[in-house]
Amino acid sequence: MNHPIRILIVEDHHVVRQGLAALLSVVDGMQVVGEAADGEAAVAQWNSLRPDITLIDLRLPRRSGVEVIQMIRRREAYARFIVLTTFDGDEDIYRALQAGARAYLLKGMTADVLVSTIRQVHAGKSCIPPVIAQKLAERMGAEELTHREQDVLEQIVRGKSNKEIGVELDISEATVKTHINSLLGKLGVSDRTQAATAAIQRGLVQLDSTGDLRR
Amino acid sequence: MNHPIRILIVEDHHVVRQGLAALLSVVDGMQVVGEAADGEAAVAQWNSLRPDITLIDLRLPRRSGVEVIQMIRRREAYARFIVLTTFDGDEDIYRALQAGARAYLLKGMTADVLVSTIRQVHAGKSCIPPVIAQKLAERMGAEELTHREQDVLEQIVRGKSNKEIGVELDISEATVKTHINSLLGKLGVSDRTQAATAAIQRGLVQLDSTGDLRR
DNA sequence: AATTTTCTCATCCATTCGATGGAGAATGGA
DNA sequence: TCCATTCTCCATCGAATGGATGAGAAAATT
Repeated sequence: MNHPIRILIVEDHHVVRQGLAALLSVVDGMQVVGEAADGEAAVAQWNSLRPDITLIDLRLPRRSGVEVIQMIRRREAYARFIVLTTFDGDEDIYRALQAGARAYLLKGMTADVLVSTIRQVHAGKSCIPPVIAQKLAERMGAEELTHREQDVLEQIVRGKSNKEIGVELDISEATVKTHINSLLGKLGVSDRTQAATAAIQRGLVQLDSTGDLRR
Repeated sequence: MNHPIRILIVEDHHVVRQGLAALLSVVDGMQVVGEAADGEAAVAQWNSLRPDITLIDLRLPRRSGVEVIQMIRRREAYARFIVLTTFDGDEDIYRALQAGARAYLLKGMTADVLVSTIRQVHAGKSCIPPVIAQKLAERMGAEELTHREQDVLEQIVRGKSNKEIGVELDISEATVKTHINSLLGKLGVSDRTQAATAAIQRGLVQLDSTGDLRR
């Protein structure tokens, strides 16, 4: 055997971090060389460690997983990332893959799936589970929301009326309606309530436990 | 030291299970005596192992964590459960506490919090983090939804109109409106869209990645 | 310079929604 | 047993609200 595969783990949940480390520690040819609990630390760690593979969660404090992947890969295109997430309806996974992540894994996976995925990615391959590939294909046909439509959508999720949205964004109620009309079309739904749930489901907006929105 | 605290881990994510086991394996006076990956297995395991403490996730296949706690505690009231969850906006945690769970932990906690919580619960105490205690207090004032209101709420989240809901539940549109009116009051919101997001946020309904609903 | 995309607005129509009052059945306590 | 509470159900009303359409500036892309 040659050099072991050097792995960096980026994950904010202690327990999950421990779990990954524990799983990988018993595998021949793999070595966990570092861990990071937030986005900032992840970039710093990567720069000093130069791991072969980075296992990275997308929901991170201080700097999202997507940002981390983008930042690093812009400079070092050979960097290999494997995305780890709990949710499979998350818009961010598409952004992550677009940013150059090579594989995507749900946290519910088995140890051997994890190991074989790491091996494959290290060998230069990509590894997208069929469920995700499916959704990715579906998403291709979908048009992207414009910035303004996104703004309006967030207000809808907040439960605001058109009038209130107008005040909030400082545009006329009529304009709000126009944006809604087009975003309904793009999302493939027929009213604001469906738009709200669809937005949450697809991860277009994320609700915080406090009731605030993110992104 | 006396006997070690015998612990059962109930969690469907392999990685998290490994993590918990790894964290606890290095702690003196604690011993992981078993693991289960779904609700059914959990009950079976508990019956044969009779652990002192059960660490349990609420989102489980085959049988929810709440159900497991209820089933076991109905017969053996001394059983001690510590709930483990990722989300803090989940309605189920209240049900779990009501079913007799003694403590609640986020998966992002540190190892020492986990250990000290286990010790406290084993000593007969309860251990509810302030964040949760706060929400629990808020929730106290809130009235529970009736069965029918819950039905209607789910349809709302699905994006159905009042007319459609009427057809679906086989009641008149007028009745649907009545239920909506009272559930809006109970949820403390003023329209259906707010009701939908509030429902998702508080875990009153759960959206599957497929777009289907659970519960 | 020309074309496409995005943001903005006005107007029209009516559907859809939420509010209110109230009746019969069921549940449960006194 | 009777009263009280709760739940489910329905009719009607009023109008606010939302969604569809057409169309003109501004910005960006070619």
